[in-house]
Amino acid sequence: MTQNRAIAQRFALIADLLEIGGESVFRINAYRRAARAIEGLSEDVAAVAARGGLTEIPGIGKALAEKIVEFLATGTMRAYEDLAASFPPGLATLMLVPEVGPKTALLLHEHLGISTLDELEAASAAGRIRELPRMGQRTEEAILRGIAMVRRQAGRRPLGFALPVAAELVERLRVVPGVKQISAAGSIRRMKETVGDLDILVTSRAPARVMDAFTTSPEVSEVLERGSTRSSVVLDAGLQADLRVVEPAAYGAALQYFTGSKEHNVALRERAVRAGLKLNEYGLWRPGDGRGGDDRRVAGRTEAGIYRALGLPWIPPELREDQGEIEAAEAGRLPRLIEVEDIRGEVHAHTSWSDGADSVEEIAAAAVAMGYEYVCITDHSQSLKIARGVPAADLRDHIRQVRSLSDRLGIAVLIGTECDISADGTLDYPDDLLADLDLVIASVHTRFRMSREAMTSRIVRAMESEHVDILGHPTGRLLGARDPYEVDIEAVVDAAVRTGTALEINAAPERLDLKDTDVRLARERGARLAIGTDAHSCAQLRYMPLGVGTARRGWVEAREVINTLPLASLREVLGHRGGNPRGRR
DNA sequence: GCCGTTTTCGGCCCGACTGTTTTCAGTCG
Repeated sequence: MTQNRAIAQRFALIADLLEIGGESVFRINAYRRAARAIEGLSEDVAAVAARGGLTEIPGIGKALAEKIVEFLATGTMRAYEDLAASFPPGLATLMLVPEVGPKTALLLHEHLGISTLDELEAASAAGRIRELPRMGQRTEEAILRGIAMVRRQAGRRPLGFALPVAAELVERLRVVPGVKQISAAGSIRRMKETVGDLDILVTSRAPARVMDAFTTSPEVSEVLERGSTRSSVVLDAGLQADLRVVEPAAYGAALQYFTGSKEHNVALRERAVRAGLKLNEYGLWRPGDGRGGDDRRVAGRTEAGIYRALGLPWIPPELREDQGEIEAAEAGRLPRLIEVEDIRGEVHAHTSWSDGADSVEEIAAAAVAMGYEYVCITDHSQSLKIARGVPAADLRDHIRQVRSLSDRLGIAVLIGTECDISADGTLDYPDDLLADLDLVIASVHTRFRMSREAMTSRIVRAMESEHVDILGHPTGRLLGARDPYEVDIEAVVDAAVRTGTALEINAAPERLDLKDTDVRLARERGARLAIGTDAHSCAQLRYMPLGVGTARRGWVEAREVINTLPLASLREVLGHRGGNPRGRR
């Protein structure tokens, strides 16, 4: 799958360079569309090419298919190399800076020879940008701020960080006089794993008052824009927030529009055009007769009304990526997505027996408060000293303790482990001990820098153990901090299907591992899933919605997740491993 | 560069805001 990314990146870069070169926007968009299509492919592009199926991928025609074949055969792409040679390397990265688009990038390069962020920063600081045509001091200052933001991890923050900030802002604005409806929109509503800025939408008959309240909120550190229907601020938390005010008759249209994704919206507007309609943030319109007759709004008050008027059922925000959801909606084949309420228990929680903060009793009580039917204690295994891994003898004692306590905790408490997978794929406890546990999560916590082949066989070997129920955080990534280890995720998914091992969707905000696209691959292949918070305290049990959101982005239904099962069924699944999970339900 | 219940050629999504401007280009979402 690594070639998929390499090809997608080249197509995206070609698009950037063509744009700087002033090419046709339609040609540029063709490359961007193709880049996304390849990026979102759940299959190895080489395999698709081998069976001659490249042009069946939407957005890939004859010319792009040839470029893909060329790259697969030679490792290079002539069109890309030529283009890259005609511009200095790095010029396209200037476009990462807000305010700098293709025209400005070219302007900077032609007049000042700028092609890197460092050069741009130096020129801005020296006051040389303002001397250029159509540039001024304000733009120069904005560029300097933009460079700082790009350097600050590209400006995107983990969903788990942004969600509470957004919730607080929404609650503050909800009580402002004149606010009728309010909702967060944008990528946060789609539960995307990182969030660039917060989009908040309100309806009001007193927009100016709402704008005043927003731009003077105590958590606002800077006002970037202030218009009558749209304002932008920077929050103390370092996030940008945009507020839009619309009339109630347009609320659904605006919610749809500002929720995105951009790609989903483009596809939807194209669909509207084909139906002789026009879709914008104010509604879905039937154009007038062109002789003074006004456009007539056929939908706009609700999102569902917009979709309905386009001949579609309402599409959940998490699916809106133009990755087949519109086609599925049209065919009546949208998944019945899992909901937070479907989760019947926690399967991954740590206690003070290893590196958790709270006791078994406290975790059990917190699980009761969550409304759960069961909770499984999964502390670290003996060799993970840094996390105070539990020695085998102690774990035997914990098994006895939990089983004697269980009746008095008000909830079924299962005893398991998050067992380290050793470098050779063996497990960190003896088989007889693992056999005694209710549930075994196997995870990689050490030796991340193995070869792809070695890591894959290490993990697959662990999954082949009859004792292993769940593969924990399958790729080991930490958002913005650590890349996933090298592993053949397709081989892992296939092993999960073959062995009946569930793949974890780890809901910890810094992990979200599996990620959404891998989740979708897993469920398409028929792998069983589990959503666990990896809680290290009672409060962290509340991360569950992040995991459910990631599952929803992967098109997952409740029946595909083992901890939506009632306890008796879960025990049955845990007791009988191997074979096709779907065949047994 | 892609694509086809308007089309194998001629289309290809829509609007707000800002800055530097005397009427709009560029950027963004």
